[in-house]
Amino acid sequence: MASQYNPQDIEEKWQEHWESLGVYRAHDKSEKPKFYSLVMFPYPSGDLHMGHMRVYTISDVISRRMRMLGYNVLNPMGWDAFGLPAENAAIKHQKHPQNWTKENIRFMRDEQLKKLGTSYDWQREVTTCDADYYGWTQWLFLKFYEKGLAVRKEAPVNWCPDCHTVLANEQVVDGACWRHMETRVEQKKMSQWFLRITAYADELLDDLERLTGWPEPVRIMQQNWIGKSVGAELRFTVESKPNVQISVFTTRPDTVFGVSYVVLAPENPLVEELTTDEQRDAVRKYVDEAKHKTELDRMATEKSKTGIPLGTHVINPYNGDVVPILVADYVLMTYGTGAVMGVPAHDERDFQFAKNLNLPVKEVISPNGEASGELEAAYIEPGVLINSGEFNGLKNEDAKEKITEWAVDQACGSKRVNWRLRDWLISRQRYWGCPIPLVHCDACGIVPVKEADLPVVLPVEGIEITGQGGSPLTRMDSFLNVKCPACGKDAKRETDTMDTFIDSSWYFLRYADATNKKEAFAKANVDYWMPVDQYVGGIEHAILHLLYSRFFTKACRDVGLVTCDEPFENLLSQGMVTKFSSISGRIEKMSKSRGNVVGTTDFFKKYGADSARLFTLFAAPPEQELEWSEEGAIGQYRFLGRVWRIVTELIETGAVTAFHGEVVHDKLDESGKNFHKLVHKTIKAVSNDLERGRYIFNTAIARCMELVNGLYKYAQELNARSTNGNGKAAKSADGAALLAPQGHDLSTDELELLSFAIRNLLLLLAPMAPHISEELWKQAGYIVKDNDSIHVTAWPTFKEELTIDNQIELVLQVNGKIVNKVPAPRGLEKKAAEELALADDKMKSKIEGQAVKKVIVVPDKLVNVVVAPQ
RNA sequence: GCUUCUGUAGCAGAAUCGGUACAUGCAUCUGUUUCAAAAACAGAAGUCUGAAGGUUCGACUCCUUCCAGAAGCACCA
Repeated sequence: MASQYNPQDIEEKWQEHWESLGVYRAHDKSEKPKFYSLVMFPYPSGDLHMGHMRVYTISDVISRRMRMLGYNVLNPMGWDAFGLPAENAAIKHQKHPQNWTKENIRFMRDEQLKKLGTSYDWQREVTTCDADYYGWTQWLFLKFYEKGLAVRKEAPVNWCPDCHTVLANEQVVDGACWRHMETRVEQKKMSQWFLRITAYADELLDDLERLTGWPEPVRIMQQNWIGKSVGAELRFTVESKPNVQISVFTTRPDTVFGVSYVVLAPENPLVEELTTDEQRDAVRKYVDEAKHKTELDRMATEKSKTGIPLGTHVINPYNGDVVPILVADYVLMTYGTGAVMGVPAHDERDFQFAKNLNLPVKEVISPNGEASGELEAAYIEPGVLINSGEFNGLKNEDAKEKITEWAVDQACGSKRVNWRLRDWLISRQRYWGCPIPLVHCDACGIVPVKEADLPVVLPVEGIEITGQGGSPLTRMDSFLNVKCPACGKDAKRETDTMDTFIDSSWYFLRYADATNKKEAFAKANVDYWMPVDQYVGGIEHAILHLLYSRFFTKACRDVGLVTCDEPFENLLSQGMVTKFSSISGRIEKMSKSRGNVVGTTDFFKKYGADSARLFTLFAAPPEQELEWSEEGAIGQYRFLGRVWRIVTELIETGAVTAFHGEVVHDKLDESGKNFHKLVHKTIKAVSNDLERGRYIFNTAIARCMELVNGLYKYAQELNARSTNGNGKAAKSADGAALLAPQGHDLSTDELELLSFAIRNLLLLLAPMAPHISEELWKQAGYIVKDNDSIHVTAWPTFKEELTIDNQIELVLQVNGKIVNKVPAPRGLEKKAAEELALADDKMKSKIEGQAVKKVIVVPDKLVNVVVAPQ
């Protein structure tokens, strides 16, 4: 009797074998076409759960299949190893961040990712907290610095009191820290390092259109994030101080005749200057209150917009109107010019504000060219200009252009494009990050560290991490004190480290040449592998990581390091894994804090990695959410058990052997022919489902299940026949009933068919369930040389003619309603199909006494007879 | 508030172009096997596609409105 399916007996054995053979190594030179398969590398937090495994499984299946299709596949893995959790863990467990990180990496690599059966080229493993990686991060920073892309600016920054550090705008979510949703971000003014991502704003926006292999929502999110708005900057002269002007940015210059006030942001320096003595106290009080409001509070006031007049006025250069200046906190200092013109008639916010403060509303755009009298709400639709002097009668879209031109002529304004995207603030007052390779010298100012002196090593010994009082680097003299690279005098190192998003903005380039000691990467290698052909990762990185990586790639291109414009050709955003949480009583994302995690170790021991992989792929399409279910996962274990049983029994009875030839279709009997066709149909369907960019794993697996069901049926049919039709199944040596027929009872053609079916079934399953398919591949006798493996065997092909049925079921409809289904030969001509339909008895009775108005024939599908009563 | 996505058997999910509504798994039921149960094997049942309109010979599929759920954005001038 064949053995039971026991994944523990086979999985680790094969994992070690593949590693020793180097099956998954990528080659920097090859005759084969290249395929760069990338999955977002993890932060080594310590323990992956089944929810995390989904993304690695998806990416692994893609890699394995492309390898079988004959591609030279690069499928690397590494660790996004700098970051705050390591410091927090250090404080909590009295462990150095480095040790904590390294231990986590070891566990996640050896006990989790490897045991999942992944096919990574571990020789290219990259760890961002290793000096041989971050030294090159520093080198890239210096290249950007030389190009003027890294700059130091005094800027109001977002400060998280919990992290004790500055955050990028991208890391502020609803006015709170992205790591501490309960912690409000404070505004501070500090001198900080920025990367000038805005220099690439146009290109980052325009190239989104070329990224057709990306999910539409991700492209839209990036587009919104970049936020290009085209308009004009207009200057209003202050009535009482003719040498002072207020600049406003507007996307609606066409409404300038409707301006009834101008508003400054509370932080705008002009506020103090333009406030009259009578208004001073009230204005100061208001500004003071606004400063203490967080952005959250400011948003909460959305419904009741507040503001205070400064007491001074500006002159509208277009019509000479004298309108008041106000300060209001709905205007942001950080966008545009920190001042706006108020046009209540044609802007919803301005309308609310004007109603609140009893300011006049002046209509200048009208749908039909006539004034509408009192407006109930702001009119923001297109229309024709009224009350606008020489511009009256123009369509407002045309007026935008004309009015801006007028401003240019009169030297009171210009065309302007504004971006929502800001420069990327990268300074972090943290220890566990990549040191910024610069030196502050009293004589020379800021001096870059010499290339030869890189890396600036992050000290590991003698560091005390308390989480208090900023980075420990600021208290470490041996790190701090350095000679100026320019003049040689005493100087101080920069103690800020870089945002960890920098580490992950170029790791995909390093993979192309991961062990290079002389360069960040050889250009030839990067040009060979880039761009990434298929990137897989979570939707949570739709903006930050992907935008930064795109920026880095373009900047590297301009430094001359790479050739490609875009790093990721195709992107798959997998959905999250959810499970019922007894804490919240709801189905939620799998996470430790929600208490709904399923660990990998226990599951792998009980059911094996192949079952975990299969369930993950099967339960939902990759982009959709997936609810983890123990029963469902066991179902996959059961399926693999069925595969194991039938294949091992067929081998045992001698019905299946290694077979490399083709089956002679015409020599098979009816059920043999049908089964042979099923094999070809399955190859076609699975190939189609796993096609580049389609990746519909759930249906691919369903097809394999169908094939296995068909195999059971066919095997038992043969078995019943071989026992002379007495209905009693053959018994194996230990007396258990066998499903499989005895090999000596079968014809050569039937033996070949069974062998052919098994060969293809295993090949189709190989990318998804790599261990069991390799084991059975071996048992069937396909592994002859030690370095044979199903995973380097060519993906199967099919014969198109064997995927087509000659007999089809023709559907007969009357007025679109089904009346009968009749068998018909494939390829029947329209005329013949029509005749067949009209001759059918059920059809006849349905259309009796009615006039046939039209007959619609869909070849090989249906005939629809349209009738009407006479 | 705005934008996008999703809604198909008890559950998850199939259904390339508009052309037979449901492949596959879970759960359920029946039978075989068993002293019995489990497992295994064999078989069965189930819906009219969130709602209402429209286009069409024909709509899960396209259009409109509404309902429900999820995600993103949210004073960006």
